[in-house]
Amino acid sequence: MEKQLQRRLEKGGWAVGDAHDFLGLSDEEIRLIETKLALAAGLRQRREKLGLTQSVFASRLGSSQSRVAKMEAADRSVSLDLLFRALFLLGASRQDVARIMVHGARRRAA
Amino acid sequence: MEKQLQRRLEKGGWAVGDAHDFLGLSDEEIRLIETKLALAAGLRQRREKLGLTQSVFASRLGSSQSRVAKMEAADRSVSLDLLFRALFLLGASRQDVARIMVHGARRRAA
DNA sequence: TGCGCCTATGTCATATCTGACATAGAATGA
DNA sequence: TCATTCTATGTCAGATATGACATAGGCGCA
Repeated sequence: MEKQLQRRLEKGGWAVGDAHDFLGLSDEEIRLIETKLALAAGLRQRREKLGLTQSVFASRLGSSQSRVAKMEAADRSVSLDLLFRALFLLGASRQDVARIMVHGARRRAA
Repeated sequence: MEKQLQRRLEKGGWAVGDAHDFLGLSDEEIRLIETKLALAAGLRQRREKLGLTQSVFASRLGSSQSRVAKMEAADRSVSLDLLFRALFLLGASRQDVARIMVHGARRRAA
């Protein structure tokens, strides 16, 4: 898990140069990052299941394709607020989002 | 539920003048606001259970008493990121936060 | 009454996020 | 090969959130 997490973190632009820095993150920081990664994966899964392109979804969200890409990459420039709004816009309930933030994209919609 | 929600929204400074405006909110907006209200209530409950004052907790969070007050009031100026970080700092797990965001402060910690 | 202690609310400079744009990469089909 | 479609990444001006501060309100206690 940690290896994969670290790779995804680096890809997302997080300041996680090596294992030392990685381990330097506090528990809260790690929990927050894991939460965002789970939501990002859930967002992508939901969008794809609905057959929407990033561009189409972006216009519905009142945003841009590039930002949707960053959302799904859990880029450090995207907030939880934006991820939540995006998921809600795709029809997710609070329960759905709660499940996603715990289990990521593994679990299917209820 | 809606009456109480509206009162709390107005208190929090949300632009919810009357029932018409209230009903004018989109589903996504309502879900986001409800989520924040639930997290705010859960945060207060957790902090009080730990016997911390807003000031003490604020310093641990690297923030200020006034911002903690706004968090617990679900003020429109507080982000989900801040609420999540605060809950994580109080020892909540992702599962805990997921429960809180769905059930508010009703349910006790696991 | 006055005095601590805790919480609420308003303001503001600064930090961070956001949408938009440009551009590049990847994949598909002709 | 070229064109088309979709996605990824970098940048930036403008929007929003943030910590800090001041100050007010509430509540218990002497």
